[in-house]
Amino acid sequence: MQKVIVITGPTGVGKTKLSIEIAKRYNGEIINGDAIQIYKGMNIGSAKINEEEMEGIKHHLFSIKDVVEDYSIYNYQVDCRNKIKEIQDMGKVAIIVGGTGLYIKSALYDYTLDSEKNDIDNEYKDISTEELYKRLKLLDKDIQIDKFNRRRVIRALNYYLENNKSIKSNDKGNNLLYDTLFIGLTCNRDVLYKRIDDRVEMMIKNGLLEEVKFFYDRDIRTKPLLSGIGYKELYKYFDNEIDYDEAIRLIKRNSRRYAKRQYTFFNNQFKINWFMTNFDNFDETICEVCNYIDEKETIS
RNA sequence: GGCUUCAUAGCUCAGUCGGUAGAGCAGAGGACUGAAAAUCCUCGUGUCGCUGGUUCGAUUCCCGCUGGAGCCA
Repeated sequence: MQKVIVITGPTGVGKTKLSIEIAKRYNGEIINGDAIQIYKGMNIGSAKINEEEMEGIKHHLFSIKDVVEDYSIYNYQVDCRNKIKEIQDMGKVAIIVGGTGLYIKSALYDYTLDSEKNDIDNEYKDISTEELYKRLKLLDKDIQIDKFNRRRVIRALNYYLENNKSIKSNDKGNNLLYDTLFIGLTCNRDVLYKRIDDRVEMMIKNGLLEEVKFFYDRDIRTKPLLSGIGYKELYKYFDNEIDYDEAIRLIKRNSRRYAKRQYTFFNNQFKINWFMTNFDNFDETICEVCNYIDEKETIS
């Protein structure tokens, strides 16, 4: 059975670099596993790979949507699975690279998602979260859910109203559909944080402000721009809500917090084999990962 | 040199009319099925600058010392 290789890890560890080497060695093609890199024009801020860095390796699901188009986990699940099939049908290895744990999970595990969607923004606009939670509890008595997490409460309530059963009863999502190798790149926390800070400075040098301004000037305020790190903070800066230094500070801080949440998700949702990144000698890290892949290949 | 003032959590500071202390920021841990770079939950022991005195008891009051800031010479 053809393996799927997942390369993941917190933002800023060097997943992209590793993925190219792995793709070269194992006749692979790369599938994006990052929610923001789906969008066209969000390049610098999302640390998206460029043409030159691809070194001729085929990349999929990068820059496939306009920022004004709808895209979410359901679309990703469909797109990613299609790409895996396509790649495997050619006899090549599918390599998913990215840090959006839920996206990757939804594609590889038996998550069941319907094609319909709700406009959570406008529904229940004038109703408090507390009230919504009460309504949910009335229907779905045993549900355990963050009652202050409005987004989740609404989701659970809608699910019950539409399907007449608990959103939790739908949950399987724990069975892998593919023979998958989870490779995680990591490093010490303080080293990672330093790298994140430095990378933000680099993004600024490379024109992040201009990139964000392009969308801002067209008054585009869609989900990826208002939630993507590096974008939402600069929007606030352009709106004169915060000054420049504060915007940069927040980009760095939010990136750090994001990295921390990523660890939580990966560690609790996937069985990841972690590799300490050797930044002084990256070939060594590549070597370790390849040894691991080879080992797994011969066993199966 | 004289006077004033400050010294408490990684940072900025509160506070204790004397019973060994708490906010914000930073940070840490966790949850996770349609915005996931999202959303949400939980977490505060620190020689209260050092030394001595008064006191049953001092981070708090007093003497001195050290360091910073300011004013006067």
